[in-house]
Amino acid sequence: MEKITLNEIAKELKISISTVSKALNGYSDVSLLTKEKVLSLSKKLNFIPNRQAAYLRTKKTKVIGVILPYINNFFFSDVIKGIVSSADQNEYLVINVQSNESYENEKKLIEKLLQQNVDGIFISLAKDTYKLDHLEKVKNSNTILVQFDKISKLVKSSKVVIDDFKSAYLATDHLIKNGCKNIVHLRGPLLPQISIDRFLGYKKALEDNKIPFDSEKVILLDKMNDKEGYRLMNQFISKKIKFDGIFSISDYAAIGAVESLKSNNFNIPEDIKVVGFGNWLLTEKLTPSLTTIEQPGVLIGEKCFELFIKEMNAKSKNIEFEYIKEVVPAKLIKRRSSKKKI
Amino acid sequence: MEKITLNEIAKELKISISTVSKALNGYSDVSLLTKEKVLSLSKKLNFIPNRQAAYLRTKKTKVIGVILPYINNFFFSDVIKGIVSSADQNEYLVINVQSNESYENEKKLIEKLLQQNVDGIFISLAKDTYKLDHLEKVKNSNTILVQFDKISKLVKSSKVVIDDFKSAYLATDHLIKNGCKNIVHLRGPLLPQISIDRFLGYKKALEDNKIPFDSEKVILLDKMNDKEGYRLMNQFISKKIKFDGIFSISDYAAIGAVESLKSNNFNIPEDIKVVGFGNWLLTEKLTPSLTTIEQPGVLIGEKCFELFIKEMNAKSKNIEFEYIKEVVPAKLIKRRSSKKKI
DNA sequence: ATTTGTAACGAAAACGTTTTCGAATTAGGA
DNA sequence: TCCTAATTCGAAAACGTTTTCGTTACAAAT
Repeated sequence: MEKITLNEIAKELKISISTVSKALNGYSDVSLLTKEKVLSLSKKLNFIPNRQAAYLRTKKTKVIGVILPYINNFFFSDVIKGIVSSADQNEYLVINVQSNESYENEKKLIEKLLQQNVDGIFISLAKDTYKLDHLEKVKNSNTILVQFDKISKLVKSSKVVIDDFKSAYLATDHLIKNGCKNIVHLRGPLLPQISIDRFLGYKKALEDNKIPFDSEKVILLDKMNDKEGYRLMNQFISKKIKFDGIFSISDYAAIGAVESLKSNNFNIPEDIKVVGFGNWLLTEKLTPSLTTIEQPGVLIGEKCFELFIKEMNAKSKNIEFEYIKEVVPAKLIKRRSSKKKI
Repeated sequence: MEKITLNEIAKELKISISTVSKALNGYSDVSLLTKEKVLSLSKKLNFIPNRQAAYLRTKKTKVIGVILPYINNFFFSDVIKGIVSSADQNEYLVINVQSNESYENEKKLIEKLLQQNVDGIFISLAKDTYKLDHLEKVKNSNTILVQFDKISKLVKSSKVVIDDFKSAYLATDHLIKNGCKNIVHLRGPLLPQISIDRFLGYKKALEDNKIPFDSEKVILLDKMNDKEGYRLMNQFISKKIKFDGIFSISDYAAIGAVESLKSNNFNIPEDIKVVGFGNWLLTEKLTPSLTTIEQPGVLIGEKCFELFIKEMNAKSKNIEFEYIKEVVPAKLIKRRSSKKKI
């Protein structure tokens, strides 16, 4: 059961390896006759070209690597789908790895991906990533870097994000327009630009509507899940601070907050209106259905690949490439959890 | 910005490439002194070993490929997480691809993965896969094959599944014990063993409880989503057939069915009790919370990798390997949607 | 003094491609 | 018939490793 190589085909047809290779790769300096012979024999022998060997000459693996905090998160798995679909159409394969929100892991994984000579690395940074030497290493190794979602402004590369500031603004403004005057913000970790921008959007909406900002109404989430939302909301309620709306940086945390509200006998949306972030699957099936911000993961993944291919083409043609920052539009999904009284 | 290779290190230290390679790979026939020199210099020069070149000699890529119908499905993204986590711990990387439930895609993707010389391929078959030549090809190419979830009995390989028959039996029996006498079954496509087994489990539970089987109460789903569940349930209700319970092969379809029931003024669980399958995220947050069968995706992924590594070790030691079929235990998650009257 | 053993290293082949460049053959044109 | 041009092919180098096997040098043992 030995593997078939160009050599076997060449021997059988009594021609050279070079000619076989050319025939298979559509070179013009091989006659139609021999081309057909090669093609039919390689099919018959079930020849499988060896990508690693090809790499050694071409320096292209046709593989990209994707690093994200959690691989089975609703949003990220959508992003992966987008990347994998686009990659597939362009004859690329993709290696997925997860950082578990750790800078150290990120560093190790980048090392591994570089050893694999991937043609590009797509990354959404871990929440605690503060050093960026590992990203510089990617660029130094001449590998194309694309940042998405949790990006760093300090590293030059193509980027794909949603308009976090505007999204948060829309969400908060929507709550105000629907009658809220005291809006709690469940915010994300301090480092990521993403949670900063959302916080600033929230703040600006308050300001534009002449509602005073109150730092006591900003709750810092470390983990973005239901338990954390539930716990911190319970804690907040016990402080007896008056409030009538919640804008959460995450759907999952919002759901936890809603559970807390319910168990404290608040009615939603009558007493408290809630807006989440992400438009996760089944949030529209909840009672009440959850108003939220759409985060189009699949689209984001596709855009990442698009920018990668653009840079790749520029690189192969040796022309200058201007980094692109793609901002996908923010969209508010209005549902029952924030409905105005009628 | 040339890439550092063994050659550069060797030249700088005035030793041979062989010695450098040995030093980096922990061979014993290199003195402690030179080993240290090599290690420190390779760190200083930021040497990145080239996996493709290494492959050419070792015939190991330390990469595995995973093929599944949809990459962003809740269950599958959990499986991926399990695989990627285990792989990471064992210094492997994983390439994820999706078949979109198509045999033709599966075939193409296997081809691509074989070209990449992955050390193993894990697959959950597409619902319309009827030919199995592509799986045989994997085995012929001496690549380790692991099947999970939607497997084929006809292809010999290690396998990881949950006990579908028992799960369905448990679900159906639970409905009966809670008072249901006329149970509708939303079943999956005809081909996959998985939907056959669940159907048989349903049937057996009826039989053991002396409830006559009625083929009119079996509804065939083509797509397993809410819209399909909603549509087919509406259709069924219009037939005016008496029923008091539903066992769905999928949570998502069950949710659609529940919506249909609600809009037809049925109360759940009072009039109709419902059990889903999968324990998807947020199914416990629905109203009513959904009784379902746990499908431990992460665990399944981990088991897949475990079996792969076992076979890999056996192979490298040239010892016979007995294929293993791992059946992870079925578990019923009781929630409100199937609650007995009290 | 001779043999034996051991530690440390290097030469070189091999893995399977791609691609350049020159050679050979053929056809065409004068 | 001869020259030129086009067509088709092959030799060979190169990519960056791993690993076998041989060589050298020196210590230890007899």
